[in-house]
Amino acid sequence: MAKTRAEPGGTPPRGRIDKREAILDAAFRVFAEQGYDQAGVEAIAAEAGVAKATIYNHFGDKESLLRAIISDLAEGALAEHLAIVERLTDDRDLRAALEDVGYGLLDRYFDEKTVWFRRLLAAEITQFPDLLDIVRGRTADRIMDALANRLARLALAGRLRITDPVVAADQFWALLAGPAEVRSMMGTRRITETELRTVVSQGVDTFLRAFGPPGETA
Amino acid sequence: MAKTRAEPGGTPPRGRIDKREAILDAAFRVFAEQGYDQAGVEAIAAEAGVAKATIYNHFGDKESLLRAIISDLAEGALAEHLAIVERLTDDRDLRAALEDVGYGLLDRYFDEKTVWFRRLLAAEITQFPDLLDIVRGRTADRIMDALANRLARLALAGRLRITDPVVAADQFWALLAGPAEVRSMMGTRRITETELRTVVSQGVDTFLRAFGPPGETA
DNA sequence: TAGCAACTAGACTGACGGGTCCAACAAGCT
DNA sequence: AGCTTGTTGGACCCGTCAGTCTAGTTGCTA
Repeated sequence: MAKTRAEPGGTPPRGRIDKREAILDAAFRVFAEQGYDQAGVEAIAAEAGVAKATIYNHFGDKESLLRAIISDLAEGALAEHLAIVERLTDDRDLRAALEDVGYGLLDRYFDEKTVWFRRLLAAEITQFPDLLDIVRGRTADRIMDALANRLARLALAGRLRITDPVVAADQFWALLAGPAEVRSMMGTRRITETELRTVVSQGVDTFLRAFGPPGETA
Repeated sequence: MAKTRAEPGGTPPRGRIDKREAILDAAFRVFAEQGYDQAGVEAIAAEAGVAKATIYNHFGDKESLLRAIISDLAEGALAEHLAIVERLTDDRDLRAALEDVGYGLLDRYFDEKTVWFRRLLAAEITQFPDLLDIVRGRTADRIMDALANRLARLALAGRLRITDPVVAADQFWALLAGPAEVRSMMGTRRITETELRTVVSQGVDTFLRAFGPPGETA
């Protein structure tokens, strides 16, 4: 928690700390590629270049380590996704803005680390139901909420014909993530940038056909 | 493999067979609720009312048992989903037909067994990548393909304004499954029938706004 | 009646892995 | 110098579990 103090001069007093970060990093990598149950704590220690006891010093047990990772990653992912949604302003070309935000979101969502994160979470949610609480309010909910806000603004400005912005946000996201998900073969296949652009373009097309201004129904 | 022969008369010679079915059933239940790694073979045997050795007689090892289950369920799910898609004919009211098929698909897709199946698959796909091969061509692909065929027929009949039926099928499904998925909290929450109906109704609305006949753009 | 094939209960082995403990070490603080 | 805190390597304990084996049982077939 306490970063062992601020920085005094050039190098922070991290003569030996940062073990915690190293462990979190390594543990995520090992969990992701082997699964929580299969991954041995010794393997994680090796990957992190750390003694096994150090892991237990920091996290108590394997389960808490998992929780720490999930919590950590959820935080980071949320921030990134929110920043992208912010780009949906009404001073831009509508289609371009939607495609920009759509592509940004999808790109993060199908980035390798995020995919591993989702898989890990899905896999262990049965065994550790409280992981949902850790994540809840920090991911999809919040992002969809922010997106709904933006869409509502656009509707008010007369640029979209939306009745319920929450539904529109859900559907906008579904039109992008759904087809992309199919192409990713349950996250086992890496999606190319070209595919992503196609999906986004087609999704925004459909979204605008349904909710776009009267003139733009192509 | 050999069903101990065909049926001679009324009851097949299943005086004591059906162990295999019982094992598959029980194993799925145990795997689903505990996860593959956590689930012990002894627990499965108990649940199935069978001796541990019998399991090894039938399936050789735990891994093969998992594969058999996945294969088995994929087969069943495919048949059910396909039957539902068949109901999308052009001699019915368009919106009603779309809602009927949409609801049917969603209902199966979020039925408890199917949810467990997806979770189990997602969880173990890393450890056993060949599970994908077992399932591939038996699920989403085939169903989306059948759906695309139906949509193409409707387009030809002048009832939908679709250019690419494959894209339309993907997006139709995405408009339903996406919002439903959000509401299911990663499959941990059971979706009510009312919610499902709402999602379907809203999804079909949007789909028709984008692809419906000119007059019907509500 | 005998024979066969699947089934059963339970003991057993061998490996693996979470978690603990300990003696030694490295660094910062006073 | 000493104290403290975090770290290290490795031995160690112990529970769990996949998979094997055996001796005996059931029920069907001939």
